[in-house]
Amino acid sequence: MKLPGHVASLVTDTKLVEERRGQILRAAVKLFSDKGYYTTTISQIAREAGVSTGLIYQYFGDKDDVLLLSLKLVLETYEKEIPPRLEGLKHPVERLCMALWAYCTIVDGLRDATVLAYRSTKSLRAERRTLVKQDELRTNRLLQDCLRACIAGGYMRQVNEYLLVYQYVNFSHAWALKNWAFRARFSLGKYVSEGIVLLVEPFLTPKGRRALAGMRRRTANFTRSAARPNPASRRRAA
Amino acid sequence: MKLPGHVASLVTDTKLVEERRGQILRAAVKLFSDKGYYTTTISQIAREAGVSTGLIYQYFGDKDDVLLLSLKLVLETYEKEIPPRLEGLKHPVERLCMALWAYCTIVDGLRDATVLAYRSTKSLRAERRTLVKQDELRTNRLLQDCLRACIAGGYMRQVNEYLLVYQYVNFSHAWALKNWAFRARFSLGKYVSEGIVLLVEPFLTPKGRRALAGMRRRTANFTRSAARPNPASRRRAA
Amino acid sequence: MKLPGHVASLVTDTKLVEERRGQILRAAVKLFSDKGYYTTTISQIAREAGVSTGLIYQYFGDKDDVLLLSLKLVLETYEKEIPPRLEGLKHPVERLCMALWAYCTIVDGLRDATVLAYRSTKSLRAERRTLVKQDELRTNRLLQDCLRACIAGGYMRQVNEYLLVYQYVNFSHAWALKNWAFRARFSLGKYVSEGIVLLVEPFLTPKGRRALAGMRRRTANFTRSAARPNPASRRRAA
Amino acid sequence: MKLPGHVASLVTDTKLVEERRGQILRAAVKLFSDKGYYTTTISQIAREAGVSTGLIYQYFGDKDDVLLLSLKLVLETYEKEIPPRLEGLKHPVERLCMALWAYCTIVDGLRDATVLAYRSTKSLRAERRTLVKQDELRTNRLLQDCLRACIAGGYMRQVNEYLLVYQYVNFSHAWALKNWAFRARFSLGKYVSEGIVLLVEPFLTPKGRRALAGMRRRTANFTRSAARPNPASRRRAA
DNA sequence: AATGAATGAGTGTTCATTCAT
DNA sequence: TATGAATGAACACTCATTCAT
Repeated sequence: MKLPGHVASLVTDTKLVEERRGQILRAAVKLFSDKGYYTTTISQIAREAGVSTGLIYQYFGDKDDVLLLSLKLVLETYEKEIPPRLEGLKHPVERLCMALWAYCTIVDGLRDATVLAYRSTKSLRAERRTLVKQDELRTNRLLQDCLRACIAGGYMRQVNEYLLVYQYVNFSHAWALKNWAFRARFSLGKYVSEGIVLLVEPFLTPKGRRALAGMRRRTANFTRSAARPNPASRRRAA
Repeated sequence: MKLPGHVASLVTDTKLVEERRGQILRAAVKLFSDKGYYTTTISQIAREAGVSTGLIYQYFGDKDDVLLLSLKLVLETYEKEIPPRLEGLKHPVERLCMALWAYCTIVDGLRDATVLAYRSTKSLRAERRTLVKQDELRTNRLLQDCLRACIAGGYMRQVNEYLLVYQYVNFSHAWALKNWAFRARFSLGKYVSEGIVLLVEPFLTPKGRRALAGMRRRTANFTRSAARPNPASRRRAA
Repeated sequence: MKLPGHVASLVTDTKLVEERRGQILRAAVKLFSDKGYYTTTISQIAREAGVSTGLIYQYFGDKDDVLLLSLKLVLETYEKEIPPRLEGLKHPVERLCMALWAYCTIVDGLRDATVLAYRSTKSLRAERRTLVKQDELRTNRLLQDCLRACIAGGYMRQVNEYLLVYQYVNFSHAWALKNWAFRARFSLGKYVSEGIVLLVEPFLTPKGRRALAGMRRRTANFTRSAARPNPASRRRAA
Repeated sequence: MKLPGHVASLVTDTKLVEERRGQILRAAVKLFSDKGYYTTTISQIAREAGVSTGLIYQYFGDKDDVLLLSLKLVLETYEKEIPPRLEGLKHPVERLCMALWAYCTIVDGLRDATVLAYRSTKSLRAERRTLVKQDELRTNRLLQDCLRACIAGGYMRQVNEYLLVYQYVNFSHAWALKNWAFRARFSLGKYVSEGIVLLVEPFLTPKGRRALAGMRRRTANFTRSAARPNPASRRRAA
């Protein structure tokens, strides 16, 4: 019987299982992202992964399994890659901004895969959809913690945390989903810095604003690039 | 030959064409929304619409056509239903808030169809995807006009209009996309009023804030319900 | 849902359904008989029947359905063709012998299909196997009635009817199953007449034996042919 | 090249070959009997036998080989187990009855395997089918010898030996093939004793009948149980 | 204009068989 | 000898599309 979240493999050697699954999933994520779940065939995945079709069924129960694990791979990337990017950062405002920047960067690296997650979650059987949603919620929590620390530290006024976190998440995802529209107008750095202007700055207390200003002076990347392109905000920053 | 945006029909009687297409598209939107594009078959659509499979091919070139027009149907609903809801409203702040409320209401009525639009746009052939994106942009413009009027009237400070409009759009869509998460925490009214707190209020000038306060006093629905949960705004409203 | 014994068709026109199913089943019986169930492919059946593979699935749920109805077709042939062969015959002994002769004749005409029934019943899902067994029992009853009449009329002594009927059935089937061995030694007529010597004659009362003798004098076919080829029995008959 | 009847093994150590083949064939007979040839996979056989799939191909040429030898294993069981059961018995009538009883007993122990032999012989390639038939004929000869001895000794009148032997064989096989029907009505012992009433007794000479009666008096098993259920024969026996 | 029977290319999946270790 | 991972041909089944009526 298939247990949700646990996908059985017919192969016993653990090391090999890990390797082959990775190999196949990388191919699957790529193809699913490019062409969608239903228009990607198992034999295309096999070709892309450099294995035979039969082999895929030694490592995955069925095509649905491949999708499930592909989505989990993407969602776990979010979850795993944000924390290291926050390491060493102490100031809550800085951590929040960096978390947003990190999230967007990761999305940028997985643009197609992010779109895939939006498109294809519903293609899973209901029971497995839940698993994917849980992964998503865990990522949200990372941002939520940053936001809370800002409020608790008095850097940000009281807001509807829950909803604001979702704005951050959507903002990050939007870089992938609406990339066709944004690409022409923003660099990723500018996109994020403008996002901070809209979704972080307004809720900062004076103390919080000072922290953000300090940060902008020190960092050359996303916070600064935000200052330039838009003349209005450049003046404000001065 | 198939022209983008123009889907040929083999039937000439214009009235009938309109009627039959509507009949088929309603069925298609329902089924596509429920089960997705690829898992819905032409014969299911035919059954749902009460016609034969052959007939569908007299009004649509192929299955892709049915999807294209289904998506257009949904996106045009957004575009058509917002303006009447703004009719009679003069004040820019009021119009902006109402536009957001209207958009969310419409999304709420077309929840599954909105998810469909997210999932399935990529299933279209590239050329036709563009058509759908244009429809989306036209809807965005409605919101953008409201936002601009606020800024032009001095009710809102300078912001990155373009990006803020996208926040409004995403916010509205999120009601459908993340409904599984929001449903348990917000009524639609509360969702919108909290959205105004996060995405409109922070950018208002004092003059704009006065307008919003007045509006909240007068209207019983979404703006008011917003006032309660957050203690800060409750005090302001008093 | 699939009801046992009733196999749904997607096609509504009753006349056509009958015709197409017959066409496909004739091909299926032939191929299944020749090569067995598992080694016959749907596309071979389609080719043999002169239709496309897809069409088969408009008239049968799956390959198993085709087998079920193939077997029923064969078993129903037994059931339907024996009674007309008994029509007009009054004497119980005559009816019994004729029933055996009829059964063997029919088996001879469906030799491969009879083998099929033996081989493939177990390939059916358990639930459907029962249906096939019921068909078999109905045929047995035809023989049983003949046997009973013989006993009731005092033409045959008391015997274990139930088991003797099975000897008759097995004897008839054996003509198909062991045809590779019998073919070289017996004509069908001789096979049956010898069968009567072994499985009918010994249980007849003197009155019954007189009836059989009369019959042998009158009929040129199976009863007589029995008498000739074997010199020993010819003498006995004299 | 594959020689009929001789199945090559890649392994040379004769002792080991014997052992491994036995191990694999026991697993194969079990699974083939349960689920049939085509629905049993090599890897199931390997698992059941506790070996790897690769190993099977070191002792058998292909899956067909495994079937051939499985069938031979079953048929040889018949051939080998009957003679020891006749040992020490001198009287021809007794030997005949005992052979029938032995055959049925063996069939009873190999019920599923007997069904397998019926179902699957045709799954073999034609040349190999012949081999299996020869095995069958050798078993028949055992019964035929018993029958001949009865006739030669004047215990049985002239009959069509060849055909009567086939009745005996079919009767024995039927215990497996129609077990679903017989199980509810007969014990094995009763089945055999009734079989003797139908297929042996009628052909006995007075001298033969006396022998049978004596036997019935002496033996507690199958011959006696036959005497009871049918009142007519009970009286005769007295 | 409308039907729905017919088509057949295309897909997921299985499994006998091979072969490097 | 023995293993079991890897292969890929083959098959059941689906469904968009066509077309005779």
